[in-house]
Amino acid sequence: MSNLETYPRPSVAVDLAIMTVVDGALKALLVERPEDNVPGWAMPGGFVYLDQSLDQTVARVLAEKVGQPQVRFEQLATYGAVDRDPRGRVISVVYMALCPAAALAGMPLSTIRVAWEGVAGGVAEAVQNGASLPLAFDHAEILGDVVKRLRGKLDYSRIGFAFLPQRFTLREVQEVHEAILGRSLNKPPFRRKLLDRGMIIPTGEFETGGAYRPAELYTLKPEE
Amino acid sequence: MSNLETYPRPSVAVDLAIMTVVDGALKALLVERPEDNVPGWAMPGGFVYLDQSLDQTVARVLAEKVGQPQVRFEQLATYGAVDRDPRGRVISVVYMALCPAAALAGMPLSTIRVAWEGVAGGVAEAVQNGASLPLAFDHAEILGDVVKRLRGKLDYSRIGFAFLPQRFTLREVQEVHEAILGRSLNKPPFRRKLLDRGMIIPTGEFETGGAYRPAELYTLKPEE
DNA sequence: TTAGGTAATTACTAATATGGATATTACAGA
DNA sequence: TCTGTAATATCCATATTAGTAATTACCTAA
Repeated sequence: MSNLETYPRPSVAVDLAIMTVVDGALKALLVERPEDNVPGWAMPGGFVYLDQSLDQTVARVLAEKVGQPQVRFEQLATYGAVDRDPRGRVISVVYMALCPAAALAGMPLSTIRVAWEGVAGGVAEAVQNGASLPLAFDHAEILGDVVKRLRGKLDYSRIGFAFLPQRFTLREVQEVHEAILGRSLNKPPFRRKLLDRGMIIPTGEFETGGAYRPAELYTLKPEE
Repeated sequence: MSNLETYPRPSVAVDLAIMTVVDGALKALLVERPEDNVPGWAMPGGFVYLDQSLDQTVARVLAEKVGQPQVRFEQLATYGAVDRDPRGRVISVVYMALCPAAALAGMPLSTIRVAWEGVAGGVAEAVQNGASLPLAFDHAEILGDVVKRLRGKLDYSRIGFAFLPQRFTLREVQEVHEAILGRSLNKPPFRRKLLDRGMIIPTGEFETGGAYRPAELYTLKPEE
């Protein structure tokens, strides 16, 4: 706890696992790295400045790189292997940012949004148009941890609703859960559990435009 | 992702929430801070060196300050408010180290082991001989988060067994759970759930020295 | 207008898990 | 040998859950 001034310090970065569910699949927003000696696709990130907290850094990165400062986020974990970045010692505090697919639609990104698939073995893999893309740094491992965390928190927290718009149908909730868990669920028990939990309230309105019987729209009950 | 060399960096520290259960109470090992402008009691910690990973730093701090490098630990979260340390910008990666009370018995610490109590309101409070002691930095908030995490993981992970010696009785397991949850549990259902889970195996041996009927000793089944 | 198709919603039943009380067993010490 | 205490086993009522089947509602197209 001494030498606070002269201590040789690692760099500290914030990396964002910006997750969404599109067409029943869990996906991560990745950016292609600039031309340096670390090729591949990576989560967007930025360094922590001396006068900004971690949360402020996350908001800054969201605004700078994604143009979406409003997304809700929560901390996942911190990764600090000595050689995880070949350019120098970087400790990354990783946050998950969860948002509905629509929120990323008009994204002013020059980089490409890349689907992520493949939970098998706990290792993530970036995929674009069916072709496998390499992930930079330890980001494959990190995305594997993201999925583990999402699965673990799915049925006791309101984390799943972060992927949905303000008003949603029960089917949409189930689609999100199935995408995260990677398996199909039975409809009646799922609906019952969801409604019994008391986290959502019916709006009395119904979806429109569908070809068949419209489902009722629900909203998330505000937190106490 | 530029200026890896010249970037003005925060300090990075590892702080340890060394938790144990003694006499049915959850306690944290705290050290009294040296005389500087941050008074109070704090979790032991140390800075992250350029050539050591986070895990290696934890092992180093455990060896240096506690003399117990063998304790199992896991990451809790990272705290990075700008003003959390008045001496300068410090980002703390906090780890939980869970150990049986016996492991801390012969501890070569010049500092004092302090009981921690008071989950009420989610704010921790250091207590010694019934007198309240102030916690330094944001360590009260962090210890509150530790308890939340322990409670959350208690019944789907093997985290509770980290507080017990290799061979233990079912009653000891229940005591640990009650200490962490802060409430008493019914014995028969607790035993059933524990045994049905298949995480522990009976040794066929029994405790000795007790005044009454001896309980069977169990061990934790090794992880697959 | 009306029949057909599909998905939303409800109703029902069997299986399982849970909580809690009660009884039985085993040991130490008087 | 008796007594006290805690470990262990037994039991039952209740709550929860999974799954199947039936019903309802809307859109489409003839």
